[in-house]
Amino acid sequence: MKKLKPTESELEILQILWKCGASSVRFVNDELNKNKQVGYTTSLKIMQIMADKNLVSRIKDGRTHIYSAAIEQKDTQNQLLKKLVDGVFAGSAKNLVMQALGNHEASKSELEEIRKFINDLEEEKS
Amino acid sequence: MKKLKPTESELEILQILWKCGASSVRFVNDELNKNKQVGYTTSLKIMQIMADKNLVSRIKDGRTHIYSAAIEQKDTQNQLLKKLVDGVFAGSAKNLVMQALGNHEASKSELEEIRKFINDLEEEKS
DNA sequence: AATAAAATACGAAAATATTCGTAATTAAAT
DNA sequence: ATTTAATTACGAATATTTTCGTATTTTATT
Repeated sequence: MKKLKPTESELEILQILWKCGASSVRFVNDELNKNKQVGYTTSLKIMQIMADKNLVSRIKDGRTHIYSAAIEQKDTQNQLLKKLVDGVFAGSAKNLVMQALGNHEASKSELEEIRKFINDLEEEKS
Repeated sequence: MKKLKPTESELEILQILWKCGASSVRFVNDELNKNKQVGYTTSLKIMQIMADKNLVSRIKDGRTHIYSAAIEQKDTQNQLLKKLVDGVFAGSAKNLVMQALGNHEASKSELEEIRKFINDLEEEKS
């Protein structure tokens, strides 16, 4: 009954459930197919496996199962973030942050937000 | 001759090569065994596969092969960072950065560094 | 030169992840 | 009620990754 770490495909499905909320296999499969081609039964199977692993829960609505994410997006983000920081950035969150920002992936207003956030953090620490 | 994305185990080995420089299988295997138990031929095999994939290069020194990382740490960091941002943070580097700072609690001096870095970036963009 | 030690090569088993065909079930439409 | 359509269940094929045993090769030791 332990919650295992999601695989790549499972993560794609979790993304959809986090973004769109509880969904049917049909809906999830349609969403997936916006990006890549994947068969209905393939999505179904993965979601069934996820239910076994307790990554999702499901309820019946008529003949259809409605799936919900059973792990928190923030928790998963943290888990993967930590893995990346430790495994690839030598344990330094600063390295990761500066690399991420250096890649011009943030707009001016986003940078502003982050700057404020950091100012607040520094405030806390003084 | 294309350079493929490293697997989990391959990444562990790259980490060692990036940190310690060109190394023998023996050395890499010893390093790996500081964290987990793994057989010599297992490490050898993975490094041979990595050579096939051109993730590493190697030269002969006597009977021993000396392996070097053939992909840049920064490039790999960026690749994985991008994957994480897109796959788990809905494409928002800002989300990732704020989450990373919120949890991994950078030190005050690190925060200061990052704040300055951001100020510079904002400067650039104005 | 014979033996021992250390390294690589090879292949295959085991574990994990992905994909999908087909059958069975359920609900809706006629 | 029968047929049709949609869904789930099941099992297997495929692919990928990890692991390691055994054989071969190479170097060092005696």
